[in-house]
Amino acid sequence: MGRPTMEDVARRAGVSRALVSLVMRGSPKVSQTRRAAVQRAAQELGYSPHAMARSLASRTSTVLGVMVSDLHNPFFAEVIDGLDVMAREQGFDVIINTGGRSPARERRALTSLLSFRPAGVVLLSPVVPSAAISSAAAQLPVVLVARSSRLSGVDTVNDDGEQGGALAVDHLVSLGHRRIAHLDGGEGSGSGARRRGYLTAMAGHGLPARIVSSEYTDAAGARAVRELLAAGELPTALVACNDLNAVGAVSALEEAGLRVPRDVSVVGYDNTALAALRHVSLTTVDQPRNEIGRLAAESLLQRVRGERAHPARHLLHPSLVVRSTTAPPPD
Amino acid sequence: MGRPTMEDVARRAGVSRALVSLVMRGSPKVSQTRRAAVQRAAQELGYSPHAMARSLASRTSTVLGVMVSDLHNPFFAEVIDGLDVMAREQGFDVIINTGGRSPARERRALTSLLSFRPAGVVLLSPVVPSAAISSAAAQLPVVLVARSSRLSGVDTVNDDGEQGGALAVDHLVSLGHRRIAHLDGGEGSGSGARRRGYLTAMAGHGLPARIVSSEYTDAAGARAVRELLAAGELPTALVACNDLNAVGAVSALEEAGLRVPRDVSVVGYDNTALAALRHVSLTTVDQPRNEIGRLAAESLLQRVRGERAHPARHLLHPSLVVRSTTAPPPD
DNA sequence: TTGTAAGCGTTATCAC
DNA sequence: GTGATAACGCTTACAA
Repeated sequence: MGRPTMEDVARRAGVSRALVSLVMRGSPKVSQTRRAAVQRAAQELGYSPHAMARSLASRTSTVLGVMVSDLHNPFFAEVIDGLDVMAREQGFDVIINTGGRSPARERRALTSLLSFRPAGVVLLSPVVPSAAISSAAAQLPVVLVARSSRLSGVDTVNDDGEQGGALAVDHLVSLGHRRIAHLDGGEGSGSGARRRGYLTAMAGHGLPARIVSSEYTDAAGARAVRELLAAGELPTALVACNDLNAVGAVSALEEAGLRVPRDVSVVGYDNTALAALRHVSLTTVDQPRNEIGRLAAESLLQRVRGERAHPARHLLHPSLVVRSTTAPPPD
Repeated sequence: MGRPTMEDVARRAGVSRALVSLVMRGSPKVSQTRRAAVQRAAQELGYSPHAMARSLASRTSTVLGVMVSDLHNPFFAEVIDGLDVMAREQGFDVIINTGGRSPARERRALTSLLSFRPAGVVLLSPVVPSAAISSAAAQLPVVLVARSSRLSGVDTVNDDGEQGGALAVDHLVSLGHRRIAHLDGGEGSGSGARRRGYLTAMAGHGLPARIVSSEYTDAAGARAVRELLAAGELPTALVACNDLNAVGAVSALEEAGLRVPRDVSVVGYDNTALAALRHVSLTTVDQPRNEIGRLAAESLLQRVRGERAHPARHLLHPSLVVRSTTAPPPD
């Protein structure tokens, strides 16, 4: 006993399958009586349309596929929020997949997503090789978030990391800091832009740059600070590659008996929920995550509807959120 | 220019559609030569099977649907990790959906998931009314995670909150604490069990219970501590309803000039990544999240395969993770 | 306004 | 092994 089908509804309402189809899609050219009869029959049977059969028959899809490289990163949750709302507003369903940060699993996830023949897909910070992306783009509209690309078939939505890095530096300089180091994100996605922003801004202020190699984790942030301490080169301010790194840096500083922000100021990046905790209260650079999601959905839908053929390259403006980890330098 | 179909592959490989179908499904009764030819043709065309057509024709589904009430909660990310791995091992694809913590959106998300006619669904901490769940359960196997239910058609997987609450109390008592308060999670899912565990354990030790009503947020934890302070009733230890609440409590204590754990000990619940941060280093109760996910997938697959008809009720054992926020009471 | 019939891309059942 | 042919549940001309 499978779920009820359109045929069942038609029989019960005493009409043809085609008419039920019209009613289900809210067509205006159905008489009130028939419409009511069909709706009642559907109700009684607990019928709801079979999305796959529908898409197969209509050769169209109202599904947007989303592949997230890492479900653990709350950054993506907010991007998806924006994306989901926008997609639903436009009548599209969203299905999500995850690649678990591994290229191999991500590849499988992408294949799996494509097997549903969605109208388009958005890839959140994918780590698959570029070739996999371009082969997907040959089949359907693709939007890349938090990863740049020069592929002509692909739209991209990114935060302007250069501007964000500069924002952090400018803030510290305006507080009076002159010795400002950058805890670098290394291979991490987007870290290059943040570093460039830091370098450019430092140069612009005529200040000497100091880059400490690090990573996107709190342990790495703490390690970087200890290195600085050991070398006796502690600056008065730190621009961390992200919030996690910044929090690690703060705790290493405090363990060394220094006070933040009295002795050293620290700026994070991302404005995650972590930064907002009263216990942390981190000054940080905020990315418009919701907006990123909305823009990704919008871009994708434009492509899906064939409203645009040339690639769109969105670069969003970050903003600074000042909390309690920055202050003028000592003396 | 539609995506390539099985027909295209067949033509290019010079074989029939049926043969391509066999190859795609890895049937053993295909000659090596033909198999290779088909695979090459598929490769060249960038062909991958159409999941919906397949499922429609075979009257079966290899898709597991997952509805997450809140994508922002990292707890679910780990549950999904376990679930995803297990499902893929068994040859099932996983598609995820989110309800954004709102019953209305969640309802739509559930309907949307069901429209794909998945083999089964797992609902992660759903907030939809019980009726919606039972009507879904009438159509396909349903597993509930982090929400209990007496519905006969659904399996449940939960952490034993009573045991967890007791674990926290026992730990504090063994350190010598006698005045231990509970910061209650109120309406939050699972908070009832945690509270009962606290109450039972306190009674077991012959200690007076003290419950402070609170919520699953850091602001609520801080507020609860301030109330305790204002009433002049600060105990020597706090059992918080979750990690976020605990962190809020810690910061309020520190703002009041008290030291954790020297003056007051605090225990969280969930062992989120937040608790593990060196800057936080919270003693907390850990739930086996991965295991929860695996079990959910396993339960669902048993139902899908018709291996079991009666409902399964899994209750997993939490464990205590001791970090730096607990110590013997002063004096 | 309603019904008929021909697909959509795949699997499944048989003969060959 | 291989190849027709009939489903699967639905949409969509086209007819009525």
